[in-house]
Amino acid sequence: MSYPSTGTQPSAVSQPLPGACQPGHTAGFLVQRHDNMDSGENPHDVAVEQLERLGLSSYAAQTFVGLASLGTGTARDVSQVTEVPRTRVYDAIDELQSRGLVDVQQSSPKKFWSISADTASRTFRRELQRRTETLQGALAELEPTEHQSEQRGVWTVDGQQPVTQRAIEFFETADEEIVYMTVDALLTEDIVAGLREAADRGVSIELAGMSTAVREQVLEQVPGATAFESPWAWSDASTGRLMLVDGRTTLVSALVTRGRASDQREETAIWGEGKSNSLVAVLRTVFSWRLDDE
Amino acid sequence: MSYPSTGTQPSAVSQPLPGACQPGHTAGFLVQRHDNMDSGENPHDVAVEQLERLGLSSYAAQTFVGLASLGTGTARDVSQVTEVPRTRVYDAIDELQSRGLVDVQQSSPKKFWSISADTASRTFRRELQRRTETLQGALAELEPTEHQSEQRGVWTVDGQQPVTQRAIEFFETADEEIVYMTVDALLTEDIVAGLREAADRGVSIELAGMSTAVREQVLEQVPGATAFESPWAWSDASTGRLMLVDGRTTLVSALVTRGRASDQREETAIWGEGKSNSLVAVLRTVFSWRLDDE
DNA sequence: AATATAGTAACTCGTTTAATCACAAAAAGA
DNA sequence: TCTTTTTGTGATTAAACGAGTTACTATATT
Repeated sequence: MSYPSTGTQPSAVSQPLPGACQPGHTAGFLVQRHDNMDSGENPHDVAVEQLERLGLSSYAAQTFVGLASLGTGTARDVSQVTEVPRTRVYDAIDELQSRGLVDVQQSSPKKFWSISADTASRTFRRELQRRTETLQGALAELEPTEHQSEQRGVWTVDGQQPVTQRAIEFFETADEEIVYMTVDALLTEDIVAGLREAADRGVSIELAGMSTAVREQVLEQVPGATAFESPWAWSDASTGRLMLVDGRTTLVSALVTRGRASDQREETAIWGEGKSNSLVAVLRTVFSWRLDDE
Repeated sequence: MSYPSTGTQPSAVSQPLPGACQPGHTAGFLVQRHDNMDSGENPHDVAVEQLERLGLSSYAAQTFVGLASLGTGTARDVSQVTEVPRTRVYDAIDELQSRGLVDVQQSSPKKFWSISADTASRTFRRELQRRTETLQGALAELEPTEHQSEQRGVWTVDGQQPVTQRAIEFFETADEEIVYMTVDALLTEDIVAGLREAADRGVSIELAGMSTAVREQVLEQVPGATAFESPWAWSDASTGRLMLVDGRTTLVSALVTRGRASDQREETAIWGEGKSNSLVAVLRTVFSWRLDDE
C-alpha cells in the first residue's frame, strides 16, 4: 500500500485530445491520462513528501524545504519554520550536504545555504536518470529466456494504470484483429493512441461499449476502426473493459468497490494468452459471431 | 554518507570529447563526466540494489529480479533462486503487484508473472518523472524571495560533483570575465561546456594551471579563451581549482585526503559572492595583475 | 486417509529513525 | 569581567520498520 494511491477515480469529465481535434466538432470526451492530485495541499508538504520518497530522512526533507523558502538561515531559523528540533538540524544538514543540496558557512552560528529549487530538481533528475539507466542495463542483461506467457493460466492485474499498460502491450502484439469493449471512464488517451498505432499497422479494430459521443470521437481518430453494437447490456455497475487480440490474447476487467465508500472503485483485470488458454477459449466463444473463422 | 560514493577518483585517463574532435589532432585529455562503476558486479545484484534504492523492500527487489529471470514461477521457485524465504515471497509479490510489476495467477500453487525488463524500466521512469515534476512544482511554488547569496560569508561545498555544479552555476552568471585555474583531474566535460557557453555569450575566459596538452585542447574548444602562466606553482599535492567571476564571485577548492588511504581524495571547496565579500577581496588582490581596473 | 506442499498470520530480533536530554563551547549582554 | 543566553555535539530513549523465523490451516498429491 505504499503506492501513490491517490484515490481519485477518473471522472468522465471531458478533455479534448491535444492536436487531434479538427476544428468545429464536438468537444472531446476522452478522460485524461491521470489526475496528479497534489493540488489542495500546500507546496511545503508536497515537497517534503516527495523528498522523503526520494530517499531523504524526514528531518532532512523538512530542513531542505524550510531552507529553500528561507534562502539562507541558521539552525534555529530552520527549526522555527519547520517541525525539526533545533539540535537535529545539524544532522539533517550533513545529510543534505553530502547530497550537494546545501552549502555551509563555518561561522558561529553556522549558516546554511540551499541550492535553488531549479538546481535541486535538476540534481535529482540527473541522479534518478543515472539510476534507472543502471537498472535498465542490469535487468536487460539478466533476462535470458523468452518471456513467454503460458498457454495455460489466467493472470490478474490490479489498478487502472497497470491494466492499461497491459492492454497497450497486447495491442502492440496484435497482427490481425483487436476487439475492444470499454466503458467511457477507462478510455484514456494512451489507449486510443495504442489502438491508432495498431490500426496504422493494418490491424482491424472493432469497438463497442462506449457511449455514442465517445465512440464517434474514437472512430475519427483510429482509421479503419469499426463499431459494433454489443448484444448484451455492457454498462452494468461493475463493468470495465473486455478485449480479444488475434483470437489468442484476452483481458477482462471490472470496477470493484474497495473498502466502504462506493466512490472508491479500483479496476481489477484478468488476462490470458494462447489459443488453448481457457479464458481465451471462453471469450472466443462469446465473440464467435464477430471473429473470422479459420 | 548515504550518497552513491563510489570511491573512484576520476583518473586522468583520456577520453576524447564526443563530436568535438577535429580529425587528426591529438587524443583528448579531458576526464569523463563520471565513472558508473557497476561493472564487475553481476547484473542480479546490481538490479536488486537499484530497485531497493528506488523504494522497494529487500524482499520485493530480490523477488522481482528472480522472477524476471524466471519469467514466471511459484513462490517456491522464487525462494530457490533468491535469498527470500518462501513464506515472505507472498508479501513481496503484494508489494510488486501494487506497483504493477507482477501479475498473479490465482491457482494453487499461485504462479507469478513479471512484466518484461523493458516495461519495468519504463514504468519506473514514468513514475520517477512524475515525482520529480511534482517536486519541482512544489519547490518552485514556495521559493518566493530572491535567492541572494550574501555579500558577507564564505560557504563550503563538498564532493566533486556538487563543486562542479556550483562552478557551472557561477559560469552562468558571468557577464564579463572568468578566471579559471584547475588541475587536469578536475577538468570535466561539463566544465568545458560551461566555459564554452559563457564564451559564446561574450565573456572573456582566462585559463591557467592545467598541463600543456589539456590546455591546448580546451583553447581549441572554447573560442576566444586565453591562457596565462600562473606565477605560482599550481600543481601541489592538494591543489584543486580556483575561479573568479566578474570580480565578484569566487571559488577555491582543494583535494583533501579523507580517511587513511591516500587515494581517497575528495574535493572540498569554499566560495563567496559580492564585491565586499572577504574571500572575493582576497582573490581579487591575488589576481589584481590579471583583472581590468575599474 | 496419510503425507506433503502451499498460503496465512503471528511473533522475535535487530536496525533505523524520530525525538529528547545533558552538557560544553561560544556569543552576547550587563 | 562576570553572567546569561545561544549554539553545537554527543548520548540516550522510544517508537517504527524490516528482516527473518515459526506455527498453523488449507489445499493438493499419493
